[in-house]
Amino acid sequence: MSTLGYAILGLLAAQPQTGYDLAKLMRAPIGYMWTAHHSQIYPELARLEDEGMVSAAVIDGPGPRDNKRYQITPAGRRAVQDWVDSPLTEVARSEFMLRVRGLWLLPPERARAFLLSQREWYESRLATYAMEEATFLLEADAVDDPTSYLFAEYATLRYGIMRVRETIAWCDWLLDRLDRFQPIAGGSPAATSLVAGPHAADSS
Amino acid sequence: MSTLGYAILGLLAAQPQTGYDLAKLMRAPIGYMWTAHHSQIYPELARLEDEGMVSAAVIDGPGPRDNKRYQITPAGRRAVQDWVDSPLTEVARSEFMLRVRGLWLLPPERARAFLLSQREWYESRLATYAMEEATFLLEADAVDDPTSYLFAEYATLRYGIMRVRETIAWCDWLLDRLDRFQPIAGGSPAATSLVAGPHAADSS
DNA sequence: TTGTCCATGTAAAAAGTTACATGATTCG
DNA sequence: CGAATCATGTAACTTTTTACATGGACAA
Repeated sequence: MSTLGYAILGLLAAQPQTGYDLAKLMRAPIGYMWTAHHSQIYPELARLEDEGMVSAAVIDGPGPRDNKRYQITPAGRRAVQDWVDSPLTEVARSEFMLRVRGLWLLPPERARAFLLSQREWYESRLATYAMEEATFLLEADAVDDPTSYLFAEYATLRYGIMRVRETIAWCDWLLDRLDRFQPIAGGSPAATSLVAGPHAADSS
Repeated sequence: MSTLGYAILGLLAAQPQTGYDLAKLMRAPIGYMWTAHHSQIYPELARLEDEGMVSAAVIDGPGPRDNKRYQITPAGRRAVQDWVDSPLTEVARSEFMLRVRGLWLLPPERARAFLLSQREWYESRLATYAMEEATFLLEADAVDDPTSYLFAEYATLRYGIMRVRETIAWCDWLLDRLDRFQPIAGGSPAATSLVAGPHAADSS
């Protein structure tokens, strides 16, 4: 079974969904930690049905084809449960950090501009998260119950918020380091000394 | 050009490498933000050579085939430079958070055990990072120069450290929430009240 | 002499992205 | 009446993973 299969089962464990619904959920909010296009979801649902992990009920709806509501089966539920806490070793993939690793190749102004644009993007993501968090606080009871899916959803949201906040702080740290460095044959020392302050307590 | 292509060019920009060397680097330390198997690297190097991004020099070495040292070309250098600060929108993929989203399906003890095992893994990763950081502090001068590749490498390392630290803190936060919740028909209240303390200031 | 590291490749399969295709409803 | 949303699928392509394959050097 693929990770995507488990991702789908995890969503269906909370409530029945159509393939279309799942595709939407895979954009947001689950999309902040996993994504999939509908072209990947529909075949996967068919496979999950073959394996008895989900069952489909034809419902009436628009369009040329049957509309189906998928439901998790007891076998499917057992499968996700076993997967959730099975051994995990993550493969990290951050194109952002890959870019950062190449920042030394750019003139510092360009490096600075890049970091600022990324920082801005993370700020807007933080705003999105903040709005989502507000909806959780309305259902405080369920959020506290570890057997409610809201508990788990809220936990991932908090992770996202923390992650974004820290990334912004890291951008600031790096921007500061970028500004701090002055080539020995520096241009106008007066311009910097006005705002200088104590250059002291630096790295580590 | 693929992301992997740029990842390779980024490494070659610092110094010439063999395919084997690149494969090693793609495990650690770059492996903490991007990975690739040698079976992906060798064909990619051939493609980069076709496109004039790298040039290969046959060197003598063991084994049945030619050993080649790859070097970045001026065209290759321009290509990475342009890529580094080109617009970026990351696709998030965290299997860990996908698992967390399914934690509500498990009995709390199992959820707890899972979080603890992950926490432990992140602790060991933190130890690895700490050792790597020590090697940077020996070359303090280059680390401060934004045009040195050590500057960029150190920046990504700091990001990794920050990320892991926060993840550990988040695990603690969630473990605490998990422990805090008591089903109404609770078993032995005396056992918990001994260590209780103020249950007050909770979520948000 | 058995195992690990050096060193480079190919093949096959799985996963993910982008593009093509169909057609109803609903809103401006 | 055109555009967006609902709704489901297939095809082609790219990227990533896993497995197969070869053979020298060197250390336990």
